[in-house]
Amino acid sequence: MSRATAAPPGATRWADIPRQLRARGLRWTPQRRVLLDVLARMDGHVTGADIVDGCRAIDPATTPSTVYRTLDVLEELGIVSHSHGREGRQEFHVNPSADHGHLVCSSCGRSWELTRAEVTPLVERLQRRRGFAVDVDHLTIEGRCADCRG
Amino acid sequence: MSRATAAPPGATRWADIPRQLRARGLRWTPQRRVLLDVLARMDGHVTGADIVDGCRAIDPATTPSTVYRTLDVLEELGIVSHSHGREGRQEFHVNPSADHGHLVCSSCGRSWELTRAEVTPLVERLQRRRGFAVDVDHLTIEGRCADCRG
DNA sequence: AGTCTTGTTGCAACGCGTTGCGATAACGGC
DNA sequence: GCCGTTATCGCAACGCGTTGCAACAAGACT
Repeated sequence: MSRATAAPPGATRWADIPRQLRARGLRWTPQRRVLLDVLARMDGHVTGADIVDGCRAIDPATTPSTVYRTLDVLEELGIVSHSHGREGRQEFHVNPSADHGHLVCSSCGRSWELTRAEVTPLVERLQRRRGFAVDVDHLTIEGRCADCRG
Repeated sequence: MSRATAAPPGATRWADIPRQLRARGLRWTPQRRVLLDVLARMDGHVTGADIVDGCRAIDPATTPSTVYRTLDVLEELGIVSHSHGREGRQEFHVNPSADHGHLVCSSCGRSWELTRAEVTPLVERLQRRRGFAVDVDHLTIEGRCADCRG
C-alpha cells in the first residue's frame, strides 16, 4: 500500500477533479475549468454572485445558470458546500475539510466557523430524541456578535 | 387593577394592532388590513409567496413590495417573525408566542418547532465562549428527519 | 479521423424578494 | 370639514437563483 494516494487534509486536489468527473460519466469543460480556477483562488466563504463575478472576470461570456449548475455538481462531489447566510443568500464554502457550520452576525454581516465539537451536544440530542440527523455543514446560526452588542 | 387588559398568552390581539401602529406614528391602511386578515387565518409557518397569494385572493391588486414592507413593520412590532427555510426562502411565523427555532427536513420539506429548552445549552455556550447572542427565533436547522432516513 | 451518445451549455423566462421614486392618502391639528 | 405633513402605496427595475429546452460538444468506441 502506498501512502502517496492520501490527499493532504484540508487541501482539495484540484488536479484530480477532471478524473473524478469522468469517473462518474460527467464531463470536463472549459466553463468548469474557469469555475474551478476561481474557486481555487477564493478562500473561505463566498456568495454565489461573487463566484459568478469571478468567472466573468476570466470569461465575460459566463452564464449564471451554468455556474450554479456546476456548483451543484461540485457539491455532490464534496468539493464545495453551501449554506444560507444573511438574507437567506447562498454562501459557498470551498473545500470543506471538516463538517462545520457558521455563525453570522445579522448586524455587521461577519461570519465565523462553528466547530463540530461546539454543536455536538445539540446534534446528538436531536438525533436521540427526534431521530433527526442535522446537516452540520449546512447549519447557519444568526445573532449578534460581541462587537455589535458592545 | 383589571385583569381584562391582559392578553391571552399565545394569541395576538389583532384588534389592538391599529393602535400599536398609530402609537408609533405609523398608519393603518386598507392594504394592511388585508394582510392582517390573511395572517390571522394562517397558522404556523408560511412562505412569503403564500402570504402574497392570500392577499391577492382578497384584493387582486395587491403588490408584493407592499406586502413585504408591511411584514417588516410587523416583525418590528413582534407580531410575526421570519426565518429561512428550504432553499433559503423566507418563512414567516405568525404570533411568535415564545422564542423558538425550526427543524427542516431537506428531503421532504416538513418542519418542526424547536423549543428554547432544546437549544439552551448551545445558546449559552456561544454566549459565554464567544459573546455571541443567538437569535433563536430566526434559527433554522436543516437535516433529514426520522421518516426520510427510513 | 469519423460517429454516436448524452452530459452541458446558453438563452429566455420565470419566481422570490428588494429598492428608488413620484403620487397618494392617513391622520393629527386647526 | 379642510390642510399640511409624511408614511405608505404602486410601479418599474433590479438582483439572485432556478428551470425548460434546443443546440452543442466531450469523450468513448471503431
